[in-house]
Amino acid sequence: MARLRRALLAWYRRERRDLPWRRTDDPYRIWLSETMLQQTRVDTVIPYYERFLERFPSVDALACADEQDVLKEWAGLGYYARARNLKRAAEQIVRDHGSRVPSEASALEGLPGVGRYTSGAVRSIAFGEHAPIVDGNVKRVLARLTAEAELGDAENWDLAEALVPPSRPRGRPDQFNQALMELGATVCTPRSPRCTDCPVRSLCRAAERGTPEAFPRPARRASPREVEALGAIVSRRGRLLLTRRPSKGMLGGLWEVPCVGGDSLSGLVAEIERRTGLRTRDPRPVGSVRHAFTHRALTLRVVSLQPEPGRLRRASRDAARFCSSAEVADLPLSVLMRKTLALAGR
DNA sequence: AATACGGGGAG
DNA sequence: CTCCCAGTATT
Repeated sequence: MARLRRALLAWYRRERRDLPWRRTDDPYRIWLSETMLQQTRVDTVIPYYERFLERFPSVDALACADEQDVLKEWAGLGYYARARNLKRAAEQIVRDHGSRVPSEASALEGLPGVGRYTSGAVRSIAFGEHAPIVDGNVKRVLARLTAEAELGDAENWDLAEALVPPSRPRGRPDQFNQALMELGATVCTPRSPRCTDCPVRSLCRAAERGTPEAFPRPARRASPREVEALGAIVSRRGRLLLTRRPSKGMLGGLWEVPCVGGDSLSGLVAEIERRTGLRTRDPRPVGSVRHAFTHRALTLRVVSLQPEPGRLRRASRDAARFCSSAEVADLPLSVLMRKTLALAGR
């Protein structure tokens, strides 16, 4: 175990990538990076991380922000509950922890969107505490080191706990945890691991057997279900009708052209009237958009509709409005909706 | 224990 | 195309 720590730390000191969140010790920035990195690759995160911090440089700035503005910075990154939780957590930190990101596991895990992984990452990386972390990379590295096809959650966490060094300044749990993940991300990859470059190859049971890729046993997942939806381009004097999705559920809080599941035009027209009070007519086909979600494959058929004269219901302004192109650019939109607007020539 | 929740990059 | 990523919340 001491050999593993030493070899991994030496390798990490040499080979680690220069990433923005490795140039700071600000717990807020570490926390933000860990949240953005949940189920999201490093290269995808970097530009979002930089822009987000420019806009919301501190816990206080985030706590004071408008949720729509936070979602706007998050738009395109996915898993939007992360952004809504981050904003709520910032408010909680201001209220309950004097605007300082807490370092106790119980306080961290009491924040929305912070689970065992993020808690451990913030505690070890930002505060130098002896806290284990288990993410997808760590699971894979541990499965290979032990040549166990299937380690349970408890076993993974126990192993990670046993490996992580004591807290700073005696040990470097921050460097060690990042090294474990870095190894999984750059060397001990899911397919075609580069064992010849691995600093702990001599300690790896899977490499010894010559079949590192067999660990862990690949999980079989259901293929995405095909779903259909119908959306409407409704414009008036160059302004486009957009509606806001409910804050719970998929793409929560983001804006979209009015949509219904299924393929019913009358259903779409009824939905628009229900949401906005607006009657529409004269449907014309615009085209269709394909978009793949993790467990759905969506085909969105798009039609244009002409609005009859009349105002939007005033009460619905937060949930539906006619937007100029400048206003559209200022709203949080999913990638699906960007594709849809591109199709409609917006 | 299973499932929902985005998007994108690698092979 | 398939796989899966610095996971969390909900059921």
